[in-house]
Amino acid sequence: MTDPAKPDATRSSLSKRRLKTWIRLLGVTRRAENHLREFLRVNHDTTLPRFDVMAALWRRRDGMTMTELSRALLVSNGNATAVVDRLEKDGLARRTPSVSDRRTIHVALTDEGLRQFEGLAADHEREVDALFAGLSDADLESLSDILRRALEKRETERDSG
Amino acid sequence: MTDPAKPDATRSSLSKRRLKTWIRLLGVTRRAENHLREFLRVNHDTTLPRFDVMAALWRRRDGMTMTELSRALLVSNGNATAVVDRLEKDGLARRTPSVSDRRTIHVALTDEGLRQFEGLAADHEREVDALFAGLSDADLESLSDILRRALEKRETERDSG
DNA sequence: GCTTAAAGTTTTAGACTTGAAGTTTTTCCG
DNA sequence: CGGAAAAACTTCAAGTCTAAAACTTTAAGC
Repeated sequence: MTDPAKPDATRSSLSKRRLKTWIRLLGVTRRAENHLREFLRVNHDTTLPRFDVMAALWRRRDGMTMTELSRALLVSNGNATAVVDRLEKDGLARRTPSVSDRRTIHVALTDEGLRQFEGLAADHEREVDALFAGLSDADLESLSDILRRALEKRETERDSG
Repeated sequence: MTDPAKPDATRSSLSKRRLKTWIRLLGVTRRAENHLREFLRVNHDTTLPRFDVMAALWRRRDGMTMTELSRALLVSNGNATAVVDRLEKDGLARRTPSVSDRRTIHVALTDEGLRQFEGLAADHEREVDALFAGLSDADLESLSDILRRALEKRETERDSG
C-alpha cells in the first residue's frame, strides 16, 4: 500500500489535483452551458435540450431511432421521448415507423426543422467561437488531445469491465 | 471582412475547431457527471445536486446565505431553495435567520450533515481519481491552465460588458 | 402453438431546473 | 421622515431529466 519512493504528500496531492481539475472542468462547462442556454432562450426562443436533439437529428439527416438518439445525447430514453414529443408538436421533427423492424421508430427533422436548425447552428457556432476566443489554436489542440485521452481511458475500462 | 492573409478555409477551421473542442468538452463532462451520479445513487443513495450543495456548505462551515449558495453553484435561487428544502427535511442542513438582516437566511450543515458529507467526499475523491487516472500530472497542469484561461476571458468580458 | 427472452418505446414518480412573480426587508435619496 | 428602488428569499408554472416499471413487438426454443 505505501510506497517509500512517494511520500504521502505527493500521492495525496495528485489525487487532490485531479479533483481540483475536475471541479474546474465542471465550472467552465456549466458557465458555458448557462451562457448558451441564455443565448438560445433570448435570441431563438428555444432550449439547450431541444438544440441538442435537433443537432443530433441534423447530423443524421436520414433519421435515427429513439435509442440511437438517447445514446448519442447521453440522456435517458424517456427523456428523449419527451423532447421529441415537443419538437413533433411544433412541427420540427417527425416520427416514422420502421418498415424492417416494427418495434423501432425513426425520427427525423421536418423541412421546417432543418431550416430552423441551420439558422440556429450558425449563430450557435459564432457564440461558441466568442465564448472560447481566449483559447489559441495550440490551446485547442492540447485541450482536445487531453480530453480525447480522458475519454479513451474510460471506454477502455467499460470494454474490459 | 475578408483577409487575404488568411484564406477562408483557415478562418472557418478555427471556428469549427472551437466548436468541436467545446462538443468534446461537453461530452467528457457529461460522461463524468453521469458516472458520478450513478456512483452517488448506488453507493450513497444521494444525488449530484445534493452532493454539490453539501460540498459548498462544507467548504463554508460557518454558514452561507441562499444567494451565496446559488451563485457558488451556478444555479438559480429557486433551485437552491428546493434542494436545501430537501436536505433540511432529511436533517442534513439547517436554516437560521440572520440577526443583522431579516431578509437573509444562513444555511449550514447539521452535525449529521457534516458527518455524512465527510464520508461521501472521501469516496467521491477516490472515484474522480479513478475516472481521470488516464491523465498524467503534466496533463492536469496543462488542462488546468487552459481552463483557467477560458474562465478568465469570460470574467473579463462580464466586467467590461 | 406456447413460453421465454430480447429489443425498443412509453409511462410513472420524483427530483431538478429555470425564469418570473410575489413577499418581506433594507437601502437610498429627496 | 417617507417613498422608490433594490435585495434576499420563496413560490409557482413549465420544462427537463432520471430510473424503474410497464408495455409492445419480434425472435428463439421447445
